[in-house]
Amino acid sequence: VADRVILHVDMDAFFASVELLRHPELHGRPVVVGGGGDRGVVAAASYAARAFGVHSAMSTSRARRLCPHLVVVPPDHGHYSAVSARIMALFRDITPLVEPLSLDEAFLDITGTRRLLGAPVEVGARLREQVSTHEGLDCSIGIASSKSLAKLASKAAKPSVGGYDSTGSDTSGWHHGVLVVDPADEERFLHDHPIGALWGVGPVTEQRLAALGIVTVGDLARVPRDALIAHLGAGSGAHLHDLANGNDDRPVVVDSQVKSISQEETFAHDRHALDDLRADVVGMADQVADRARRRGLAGRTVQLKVRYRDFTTVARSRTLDRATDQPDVIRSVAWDLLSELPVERGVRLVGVGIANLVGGDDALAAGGGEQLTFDGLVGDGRNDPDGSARRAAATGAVDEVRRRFGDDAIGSAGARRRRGGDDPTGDRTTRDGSR
DNA sequence: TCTGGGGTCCTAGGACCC
DNA sequence: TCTGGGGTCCTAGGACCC
Repeated sequence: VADRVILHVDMDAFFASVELLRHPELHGRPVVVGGGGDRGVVAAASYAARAFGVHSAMSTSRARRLCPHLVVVPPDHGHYSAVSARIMALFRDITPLVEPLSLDEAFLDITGTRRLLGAPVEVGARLREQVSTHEGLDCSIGIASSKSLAKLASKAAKPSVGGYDSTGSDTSGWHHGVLVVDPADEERFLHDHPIGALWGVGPVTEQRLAALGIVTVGDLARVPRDALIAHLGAGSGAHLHDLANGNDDRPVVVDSQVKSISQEETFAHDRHALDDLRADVVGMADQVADRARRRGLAGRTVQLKVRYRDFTTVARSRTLDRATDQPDVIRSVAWDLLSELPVERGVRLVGVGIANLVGGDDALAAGGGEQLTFDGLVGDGRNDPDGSARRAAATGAVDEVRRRFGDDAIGSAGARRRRGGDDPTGDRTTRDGSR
């Protein structure tokens, strides 16, 4: 773990930049991607829009007030996914150790690449060049000895509204859009940041710590571990103490499994009756089922989320005997859960999801370790830019397991997996915990 | 600051089992 | 009959991220 070299890439204004590529006529104009209605928010803002003070997570209506000529483009997730897949493939040309964090961010472990690719700053510069040449997009890169430091560094390498920041002046390896934090400078680089800059410190924790007089990461590093645990709980207290002291061993994880699939919608106008929600719940359940099946996944827990007019949010869930990817099952469980909630209070948002997923790699395991093979390479960003071949492969594998072992194979495999192989029948009642 | 949509992770309490 | 501690699973809520 010693002396790792971790690179964090973060695309600049990703959604907005992708839209500008598709709509060259918008170049130079203030553009945001996001919901256009009364209740929409900004998902990404172009740099021209940021000059007006517009930023992501801001309501579109406020953004319009700040910038009257704002162009609001509705999001096209499918397109961004396809572009993202191609970019991730470029990253994998550098190293197979790539961990995507979202469509526009990834960690790369480039520890072993020095001999082949040169100094880290060269790797970063080349990566920027590749992304620019192949996709016409800019990104910012931070390189350091851990994930959290690399992430701080990529943020410091970001262009500001007026041009590139010069935050690199007190660190070595500053290169246009690439910031390498020299191990000798890491402590000062880290301790100078406000605590809110740490990955995992949001407004609540920031306030809580500010009340104790803790403002910078340096302040945080000086707080005794036990005191921090007493204030923030065992998990986050210890974690933040480690981060503030530059201890971050978290590895770059290449194949992380999806944990849940959900779909939610904020209504343009609040709903007050169950009947007015039926069509939406059915539609969301069907979409969740569809997305699960495309990926060869099924879920044992059905989740329902409701946000009321006053913004209070409740979640209800029910775990079934067996994993399902059936739209009618998800539908009826979600409806059941919703029926027990007081919708007459005024419902602003409803969400439906599944969790406790089985399938995908588990489906292959359920088939006694047998795997299906495919001609050619499936899942490479070049020959499979939108991931459809990979999905087809996953779905095909699950279908094949079903065909060979019956419809129950997927669900009971999940039950076996969770309980360590002691109950191949998988029959159990879970509604109220009785057996 | 009148607050989207998709996620992940953590905590805490209760049921249940051994 | 009373007491108990550890482990796992489930549910609900909340912080946080992009």
